Amino acid sequence: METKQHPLLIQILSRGFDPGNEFEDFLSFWKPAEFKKGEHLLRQGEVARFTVFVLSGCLRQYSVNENGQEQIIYFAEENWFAGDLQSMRSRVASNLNLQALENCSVLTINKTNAELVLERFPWWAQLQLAGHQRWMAKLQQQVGQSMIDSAETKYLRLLKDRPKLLQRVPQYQIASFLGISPEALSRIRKKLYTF
Amino acid sequence: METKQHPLLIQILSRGFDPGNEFEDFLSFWKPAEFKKGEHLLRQGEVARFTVFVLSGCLRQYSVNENGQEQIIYFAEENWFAGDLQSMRSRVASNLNLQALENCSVLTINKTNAELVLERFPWWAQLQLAGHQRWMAKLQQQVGQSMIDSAETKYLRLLKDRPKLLQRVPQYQIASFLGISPEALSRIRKKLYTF
DNA sequence: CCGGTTTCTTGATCCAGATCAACGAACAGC
DNA sequence: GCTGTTCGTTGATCTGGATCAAGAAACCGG
Repeated sequence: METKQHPLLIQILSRGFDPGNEFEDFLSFWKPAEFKKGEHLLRQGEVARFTVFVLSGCLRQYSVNENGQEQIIYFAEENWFAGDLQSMRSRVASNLNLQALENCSVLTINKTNAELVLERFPWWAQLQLAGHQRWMAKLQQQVGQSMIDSAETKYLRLLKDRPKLLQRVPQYQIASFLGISPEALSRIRKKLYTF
Repeated sequence: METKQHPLLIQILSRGFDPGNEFEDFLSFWKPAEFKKGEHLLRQGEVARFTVFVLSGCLRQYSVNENGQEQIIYFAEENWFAGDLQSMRSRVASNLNLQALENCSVLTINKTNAELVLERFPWWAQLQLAGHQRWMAKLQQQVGQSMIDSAETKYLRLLKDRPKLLQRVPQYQIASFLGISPEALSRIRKKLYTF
């Protein structure tokens, strides 16, 4: 892959940070990996051994509560990061599952290298910090919205925010992500598309 | 206040980081401030000018959606940090409100100083990073639980996690935090305490 | 191209919790 | 200590969405 247009570099630049000529060096800390549809990158109870940057494919992150109900927390598509940083960093058991929904090609980075790049590349530490802040803000918003908004509102918001996601992920998984039943989602769509 | 037992120092140590003899220097970047019950530290639409560490009192962070409904997102009691880092850092309008629920005594830090201490005190940068990771994990869990769990389950969890909070905050605010109506909360408590 | 599995739709029923309304209880300010 | 206001309880009613059940469609692998 031509370094100049590597997806990870594009992502870094688009967030307003510039690795200058260090990108190739930086990239050497990441290891490519492939996962087949259905494979797990991480299971609840394990310690996360790496986090990933998605080159192609789609992952779902979900957890299973005491009653055995699955709850999808988010979908990572191309150019998203995914994993359990907390678990990887502190070597504690994760309570997340990370599964490939399609055949996936990713870059992985382990604990050692993650710590090295943080020290070695200040622009990366900055990007990480900014990314966390953005993500925390988004999560907080989501907490509020998930409690207040109706199922329909949540669906419409998702449709607006991530229209492509709805094309590639089965409907019952979208329902789980929205925190509603598949039947409810089916009815919402029927209602929306018949008027 | 005797530096050795400053609440902020205690908090830092309890998270496994050691400022050594730098704490006094570090502390000089924070400015004490007082807020009266009901006062706002930050309003939706403003750019956050500082973030805070709570010495005494209790704050609520909430947002108001398009329909004018208030949603409490969290309560910051003693030894909690609060504020909108994203807004402060990027100088963008916040969509959070931060209000004193009691007379509060806090330490504030502004953008400039926040950036300085990050550069100057590596242990602080580490603590910040770890804190963010922990907080993101907690928020993700909360997103999942808020969608799946019944009102009663959520109340019991809060009762277990933050028993003292329920003593000091009016019930209708707890209800808002849990995403249920005050009436519903009243009924849940009645049911729990009559059996 | 066929039989099996997985996903989506539709209908019927049920219930947690919202909403509306009205009344006690606690509390703050004078 | 009285009085207005904010807060909590209780009752009655309504509804969004869950759950259960059973077809219909789509999507395989051989």
